[in-house]
Amino acid sequence: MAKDRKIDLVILGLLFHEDLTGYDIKKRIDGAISFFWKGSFGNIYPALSDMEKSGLVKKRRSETEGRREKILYHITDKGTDTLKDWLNAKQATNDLKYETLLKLYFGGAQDKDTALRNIGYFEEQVRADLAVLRTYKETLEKVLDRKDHVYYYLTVTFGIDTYEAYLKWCRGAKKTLNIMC
Amino acid sequence: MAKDRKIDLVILGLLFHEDLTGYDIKKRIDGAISFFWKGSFGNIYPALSDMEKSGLVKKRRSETEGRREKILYHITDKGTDTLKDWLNAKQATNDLKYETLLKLYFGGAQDKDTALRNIGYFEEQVRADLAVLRTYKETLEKVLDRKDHVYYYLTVTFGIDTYEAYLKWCRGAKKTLNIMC
DNA sequence: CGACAATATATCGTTTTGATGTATCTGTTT
DNA sequence: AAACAGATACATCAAAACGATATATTGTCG
Repeated sequence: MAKDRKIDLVILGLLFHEDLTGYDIKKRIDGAISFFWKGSFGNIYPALSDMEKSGLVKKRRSETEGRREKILYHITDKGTDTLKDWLNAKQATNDLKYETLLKLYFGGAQDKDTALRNIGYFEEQVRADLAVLRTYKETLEKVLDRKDHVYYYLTVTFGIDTYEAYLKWCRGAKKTLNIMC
Repeated sequence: MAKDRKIDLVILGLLFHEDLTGYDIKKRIDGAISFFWKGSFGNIYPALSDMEKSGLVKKRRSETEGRREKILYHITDKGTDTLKDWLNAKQATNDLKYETLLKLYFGGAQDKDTALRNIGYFEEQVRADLAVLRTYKETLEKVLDRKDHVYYYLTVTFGIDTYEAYLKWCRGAKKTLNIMC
């Protein structure tokens, strides 16, 4: 136990490419990654200091004379091994928490219009997210010659494909509700 | 704060239809709901006793002479109001945690075959879940005359539609990886 | 130069997760 | 009727995640 902390792998994955501060890590997670994983200061900073103690990362003070010192983190060989072991492992948990579907499931406690409204809110959100994902896709398409970018690209197309499926479902669900309820 | 506990709403939603024990609630959540929300004894039992204190649910001892007493929970008027207020509120958090996509995103730290293998594992899992969802759908289609079942049905079709999109994406992603990496 | 946003680190209370512990009840087999 | 497996039922705990907040510095723009 105490080895199940998923945020560790997110951090190691990011540090594999470049040295980062805790704040940088949060920003990276808030970008394209946030569509399939989230992080907060409340778990990033504790994870960094734990991983430093167990030798997965090392601190590197930035040498910016005059200005305040930042704590840059750097991945160690041990950290790289941990990252690769995780990538090689079969185990992968895909956990979903759709409050929208929860509300729909219990929709019988209210009227049809409430359910329709909630589907509408969801649709709104999906459309907005989809627009962001599409700009990510366009940007990435221009730089697919770099291997890493292919991996990023695939996670973006995953988002686009599923979000498009959501929108299609929304149309059908509204129709079904209007006919059946 | 201390009002953001989502498990409360899941429990209230279930109790709206019938009185249940904590154990029953866990079983219900492990069924069709588990595709979009999860629960554990570790949050169900504390939630039940907190909600009893704040008057959202009431204990009802089962009168089964001889046998062990079960603690059945019953929703109160206050609990029903809380449930309806939540259904009427716009706010709905849809949180995804795809370890599969996380591994894919950081795939550059390993070779193409590892990424392909991980997509394969995901595909396997999705196929299995899809089969379960399809039997749910068939069962529900026979009883769509009851209003509640329409709501259950829609959450199931959501699952089927998105899982089918996943499978389509898997095929495309494997092709892209083989061409580009 | 004063106001305000962004950077940067850190902590705190609440909630969730996942595993485990304990005991009882039920159905089946011999 | 005894033995046993497996389901039922309630409960707790450590670890992890979440979300908000505190604090201070640096950058920028009118």
